[in-house]
Amino acid sequence: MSATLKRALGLLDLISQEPKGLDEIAALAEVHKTTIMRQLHTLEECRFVVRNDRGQYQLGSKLFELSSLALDQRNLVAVAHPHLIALNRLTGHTVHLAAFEGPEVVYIDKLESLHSVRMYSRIGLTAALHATGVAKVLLADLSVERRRHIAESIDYHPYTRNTISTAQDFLQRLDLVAARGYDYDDREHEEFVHCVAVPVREASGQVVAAISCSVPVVLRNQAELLALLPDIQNCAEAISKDLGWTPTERNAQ
Amino acid sequence: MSATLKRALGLLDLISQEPKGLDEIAALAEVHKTTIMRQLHTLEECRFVVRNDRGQYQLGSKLFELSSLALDQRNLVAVAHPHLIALNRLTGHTVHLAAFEGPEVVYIDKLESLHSVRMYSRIGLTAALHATGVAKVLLADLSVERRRHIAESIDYHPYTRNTISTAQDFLQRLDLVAARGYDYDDREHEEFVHCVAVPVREASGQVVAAISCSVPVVLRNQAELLALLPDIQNCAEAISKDLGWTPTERNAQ
DNA sequence: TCTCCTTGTTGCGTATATTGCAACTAGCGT
DNA sequence: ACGCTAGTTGCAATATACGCAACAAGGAGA
Repeated sequence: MSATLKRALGLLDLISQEPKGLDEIAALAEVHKTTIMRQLHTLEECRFVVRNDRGQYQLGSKLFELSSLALDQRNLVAVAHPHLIALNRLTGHTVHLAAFEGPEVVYIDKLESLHSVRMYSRIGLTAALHATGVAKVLLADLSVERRRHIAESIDYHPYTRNTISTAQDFLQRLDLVAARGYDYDDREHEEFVHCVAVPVREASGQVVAAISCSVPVVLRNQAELLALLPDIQNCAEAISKDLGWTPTERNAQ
Repeated sequence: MSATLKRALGLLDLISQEPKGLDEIAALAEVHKTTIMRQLHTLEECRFVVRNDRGQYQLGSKLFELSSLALDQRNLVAVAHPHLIALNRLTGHTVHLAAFEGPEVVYIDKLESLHSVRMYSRIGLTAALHATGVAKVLLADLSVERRRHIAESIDYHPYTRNTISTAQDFLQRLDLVAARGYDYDDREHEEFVHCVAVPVREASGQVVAAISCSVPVVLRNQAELLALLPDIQNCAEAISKDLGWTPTERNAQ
């Protein structure tokens, strides 16, 4: 494979947190600065990076352009977005939309809480499979064999005290999610945030995405959060309907 | 420079309009599909592209991630966004934020019209220098020499019957914009849309961005659009203040 | 003003990594 | 079963990216 390309793309990650100068980037990448310079020049030419007023390299506007186009390519986002806005206004809380992206689960849309509390998550980031409601909802729709296979390959990083830590617990949870049609994530990813996630289906009935509503525990207790479940499910059903799903078709597996 | 990298990045443009298969991409890029395949695999590994359910390659979720981070890196967007929301709600019309990105002018934020009418523009796209209000506002702040130099290098593509078509007219317009502090763009870019653009200044008083409000002529005539000017200027001043500009400092040029 | 030090840029030989070919596999529809 | 499309691998040739070392351009400080 293309090692050069891979390293060049990695440069974008290096400057993604904060703008950096040539030498600093070269040091981090552990390659000669000449090489880095030439790649950065190419990236700059293609507008993937720009030099700011201090001469540092930072992410460029081409990324906005491509990101915007990428969103258009998954009509899922376009279809879901207005419904997510409605849910966000209705509940006032952080709303996520996530879907499979190859073997990973990725946030593809997010609406911030109307309260000042903000969560650390962003569109494009991958969601931890064992520690997020959306991932569990998506995985719960897979066959038993694939669930097991995935469960055994997960690194059960303990984000909080409540994070699921074994494949056995994980599979048990997926069964529960599949049975009741939603996941209640009780501070498994962030110490002070719990969340409810439900599936979104396409025409065939297959789960293609998940939406979740995340709330700091100080704002709502478990009962109060679960009281939002009907609203969240209505939202997911509205999206599913827009994707061609008809509610009468029951989930056949 | 890195020709390989450049070509690989070009692949993203090829699939940016719609997902494509390997052969199609190879044909467009005019290189052997083996090469394309290996580069696409690397891009896929880095999540810059994904294969959709039909096996076609399309833009990947890494772009969302980087785009989101890129926005964070320009605090201009973060600072301006809430004000733009307010202006968007106040007027109901499409609002753009644009800034220099090297030699080009790029849209870095956009709020859609609350009416069903939508404009063809997107975050990340470059704005035509001679045919958009934001570009003229930004250019009007440059020195006379640089304006002239730029004016002579422009390809005066005639988007509409009203598009400025000569360097002379263009420079004259920039003088007008500089003198009155805003640009009125009368269907110069799209046949049925006119717009008003005003500058945003940073602490030093230099123009660092421009905001514009675009309206279909059927919704508002010239007088009605210009009636929005105070609101738009208030918005721009609010952003400028947040950037550290103090209105008393007059624009020294 | 001079010097030092940081930061970015260029020329060039070498060696590696990318390229293109050709042959092969896999899946699909007729 | 057959051909057709779409993607994958091995390999040799050579184009290309790499690192070095030396050079330019500011800025800081004395």
